[in-house]
Amino acid sequence: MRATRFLTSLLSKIVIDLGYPWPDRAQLDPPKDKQFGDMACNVAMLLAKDLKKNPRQVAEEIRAKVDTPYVDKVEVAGPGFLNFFLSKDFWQKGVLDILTAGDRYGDSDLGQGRKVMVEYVSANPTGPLHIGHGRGAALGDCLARILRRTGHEVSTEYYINDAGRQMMLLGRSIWYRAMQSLGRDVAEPEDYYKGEYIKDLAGEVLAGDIVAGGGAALFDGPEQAALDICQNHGVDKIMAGIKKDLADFKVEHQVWFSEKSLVDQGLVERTFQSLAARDLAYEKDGALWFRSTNYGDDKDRVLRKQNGDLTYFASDIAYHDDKYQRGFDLVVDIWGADHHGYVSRMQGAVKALGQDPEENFKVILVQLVNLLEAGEQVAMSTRAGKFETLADVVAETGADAARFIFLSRKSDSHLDFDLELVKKKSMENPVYYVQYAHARICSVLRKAQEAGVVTPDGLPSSQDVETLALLDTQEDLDLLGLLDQYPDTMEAAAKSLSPHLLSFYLRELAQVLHRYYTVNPVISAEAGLRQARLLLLSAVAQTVKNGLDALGVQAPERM
RNA sequence: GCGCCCGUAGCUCAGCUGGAUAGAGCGCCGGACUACGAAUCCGUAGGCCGCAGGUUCGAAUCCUGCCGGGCGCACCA
Repeated sequence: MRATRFLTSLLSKIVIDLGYPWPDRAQLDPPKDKQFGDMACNVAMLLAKDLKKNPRQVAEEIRAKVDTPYVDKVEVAGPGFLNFFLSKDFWQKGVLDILTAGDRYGDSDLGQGRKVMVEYVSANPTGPLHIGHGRGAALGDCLARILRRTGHEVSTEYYINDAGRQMMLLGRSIWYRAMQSLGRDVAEPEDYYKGEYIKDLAGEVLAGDIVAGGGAALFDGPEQAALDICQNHGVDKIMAGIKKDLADFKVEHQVWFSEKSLVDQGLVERTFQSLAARDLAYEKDGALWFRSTNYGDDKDRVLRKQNGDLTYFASDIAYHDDKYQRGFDLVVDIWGADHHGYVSRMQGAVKALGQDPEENFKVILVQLVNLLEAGEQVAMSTRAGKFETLADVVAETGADAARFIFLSRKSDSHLDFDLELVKKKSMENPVYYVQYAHARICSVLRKAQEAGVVTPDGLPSSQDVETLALLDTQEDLDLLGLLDQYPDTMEAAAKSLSPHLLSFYLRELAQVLHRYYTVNPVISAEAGLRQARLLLLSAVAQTVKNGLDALGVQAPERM
């Protein structure tokens, strides 16, 4: 970060002084091959294209102007890259920056207070969360953490679909099971939830003292009353379960937004009127339609059905209207990939609400999770498997391991979740690899303390800082360079809404640390060097801790 | 049929606002503990980046067309 920022400001000044513009696409990257220096820049090639000049010649012009003690050498290489070799003390200073920033190392003001809402999970309260919801949960929670750390004002929300047909079906399903267990002869409902938990809910309604208004007698009275009580009990109980499952998974939602409340407050009607006023909604065949063909959809979509019921789409538009009314600059929705057909429709709706779907709206589709056990596929929907639910998976693997796996793939690729592997506490499991790096450093610091060595705690003294100059081996510089990239990674993750970048970064940092550890003795080193290495290790531990925290994963001090 | 996503090492996947010789983990094989934690480290092998064109100084990355896999195409949510 310091390297990126330092060189960007240095170069942009030079380029502008030369009378050239600084292209947006200009990049400063650490090259994969060390022979190309610490940082490489492509600006000369970009300028050459527009200027119709030789890229190497442009690079040479820029190179001649670089004059700073932090740059040992600049080379023009290949088709016109500028390769920078930074001085050792530039990197060494990074340790001080990290220890000074502490828990806030890597944070930035990238978002400049932009208000962002992340809506995620939002599963219908018709049954317990399954493993697929877990992936969306981990992703949304992590995204919120990343965005907060990068200067966004974030609110997280769960949209509860507690109105409409699915809820009636839930009530009907419970009612049916209750009637069955009373030995009443009733026809099987057309479409109903068949899970075992429905029978449990029915049992609770029948056991009169558990549910207000419940009891066997309820089913002798008017059917509608019984259905209502079944439905209400089902929703309450299932939502309570969902909240508990998410809490156990360390996933937080700040707001639980009820669809029913939206309808009750007349917000859906208000949105209808607003759309109709602009001829974006119209009546036809006894239904109310949204003119989604205006926005590239194949056909217009129904908002209010012939029978007067609202469609899911209708309340969803109103919900998004409400989100923007509440002042969010960016609305992020995390959906299961099976809803992808819905994206363009919703983008159209967002546009109809007067927003820019490119700027203010972002849908992240998370692909389905393949649940495996020791390489064997576990059929989730059919079999009433032991690990079908999120709660079971978390109980079995722990929240940290499950979260790390979910966050270690980009969201639009399929994810194999192998229970055996996630349970394993070995190097096959990347979570422990990263956590171990942290625990190991903590252990060294403890050992040093026991040996009477003054360990870094808070800000290093100026004398400590001078010892940093002793960090000059290749392993030292590898570690220093990687630490410097952490804030860049955080920003990249925020910009592209891609938490997996952090997982990969942490894996690599842990790897470089472990390697460092085996070849560089710390406690037994000579006093000055020992101090310098303790400072370096503290900086690594701090960075690992911050990164894991952004993922919502613990950084244990021993394991 | 139309639309979206995905095809990169044996397996699981990074890299995709175009950048230099394509990366990692696991697995395989071979090494390292009387050394701050071996939940670790070091090394070897392993690739027409699905195929074919195009765009240009440069393509795994962008465009087009195919092939293969997944998922959608309701007055369900």
